[in-house]
Amino acid sequence: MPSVKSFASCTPCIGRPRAFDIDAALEKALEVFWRKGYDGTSLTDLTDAMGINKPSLYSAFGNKEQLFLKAIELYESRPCAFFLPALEKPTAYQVAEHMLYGAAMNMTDTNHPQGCVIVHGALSCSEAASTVKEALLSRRVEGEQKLRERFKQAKTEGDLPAHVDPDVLARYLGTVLQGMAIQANNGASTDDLRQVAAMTLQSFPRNNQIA
Amino acid sequence: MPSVKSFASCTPCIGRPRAFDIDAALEKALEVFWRKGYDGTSLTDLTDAMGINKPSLYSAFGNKEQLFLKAIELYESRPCAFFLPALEKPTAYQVAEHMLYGAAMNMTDTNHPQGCVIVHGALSCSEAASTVKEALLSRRVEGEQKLRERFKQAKTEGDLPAHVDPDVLARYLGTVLQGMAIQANNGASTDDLRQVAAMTLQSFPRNNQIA
DNA sequence: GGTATTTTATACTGCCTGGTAAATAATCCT
DNA sequence: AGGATTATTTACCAGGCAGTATAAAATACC
Repeated sequence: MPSVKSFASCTPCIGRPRAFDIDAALEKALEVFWRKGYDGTSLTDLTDAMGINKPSLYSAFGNKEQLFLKAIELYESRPCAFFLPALEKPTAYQVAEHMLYGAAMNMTDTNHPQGCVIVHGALSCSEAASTVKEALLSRRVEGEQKLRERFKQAKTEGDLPAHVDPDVLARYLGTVLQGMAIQANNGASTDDLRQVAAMTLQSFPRNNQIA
Repeated sequence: MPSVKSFASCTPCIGRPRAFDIDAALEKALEVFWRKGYDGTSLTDLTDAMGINKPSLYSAFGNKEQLFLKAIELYESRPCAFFLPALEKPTAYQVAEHMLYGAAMNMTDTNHPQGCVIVHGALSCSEAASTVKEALLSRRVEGEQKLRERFKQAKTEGDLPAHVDPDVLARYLGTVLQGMAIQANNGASTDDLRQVAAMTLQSFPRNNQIA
């Protein structure tokens, strides 16, 4: 098994050296897909943004579909991602808090397109996009599954009241987070979303505390 | 000004009669756009579903863009629409209640695609779709504006506690509703969404009552 | 320097896209 | 019956789509 140096593929030592930074190019591709969605993005959009031509794109990333999937992997592994780190917080309330405020911050960050590419990268789409649609859908569902498990754990730790259903709580939080992606796409500001986060947290159950 | 008999255009009395039902065809077009989004829908998708050929489509509806906009008008005017009727309810709480449960029912109705075409008909899309993207975006924003006004009215009627900000409440409810559209697209059931609705209502402010 | 290897640039493929021109068919009016 | 008007059908258009064949250029190895 060869050592993988770059995110997308290994850099060979012989032959003409690649003239572009493969990770920077993938970052550019992510931004285009994020803004235009899978169906709305053409190969010309991609090659223009990435600063390379089509044969380079195909040799480095396979094809449009594989490029999209690699861009999504990059999206999830970015340092600014908020989802997985929030799960590590000590209490259920703090998990929700960090996730909601992280989303408010991240989804309205003007350094990249607004919203969440996993939510609106391929929601309603052509048959040609069905593979990437399924990929995004399963990531959304898996995200909620992770929330569910985290809240189940919180209950066993006595961190959530007995009457609370972790399934419902996870689905509710997932719904608000996905709604925030649409809000950001609508042009909502960071503060707008922080208000939504605060309102959501108001009703979030905490043990030994007045909700 | 001629009397308009049909939703999309008037039926002339002279010349060869139209061989298809223009409203039924528009309904079919709506369903395709709803399922595939604007970018993901081709004219062939449309003519196949509508059972007509391209020149008939163009003479009856203008072009793809105008057909989409007419389909959205139809969507909003349908008898099963829940948004505007909910605004008529006597109290702010009941407005939210009817809207949330109406959304849970409507967005998971298996007689048509899941979710809401206004949310995911053209979220991330190509430049060619920018007009319809803006049209959908402004409908979402207007919907929230209507909520805001309704909740302002509720406050003057003493129907909401003094500390409640109608802007925040409207944005919060809008966020949950838009999130429910994604949930429905994810494959959530009616009951799943009803649980989200119930959880949202738990925190919804009511006067003279323990929240 | 020559050769193997890989990337680059250019040009091209077949296909599908949104949209239309032209001819034919079906109706109403006289 | 004949003319006017409108819808339908078929065939077509230019352009964009995703993807690729080919050949030149840039490196490493020997």
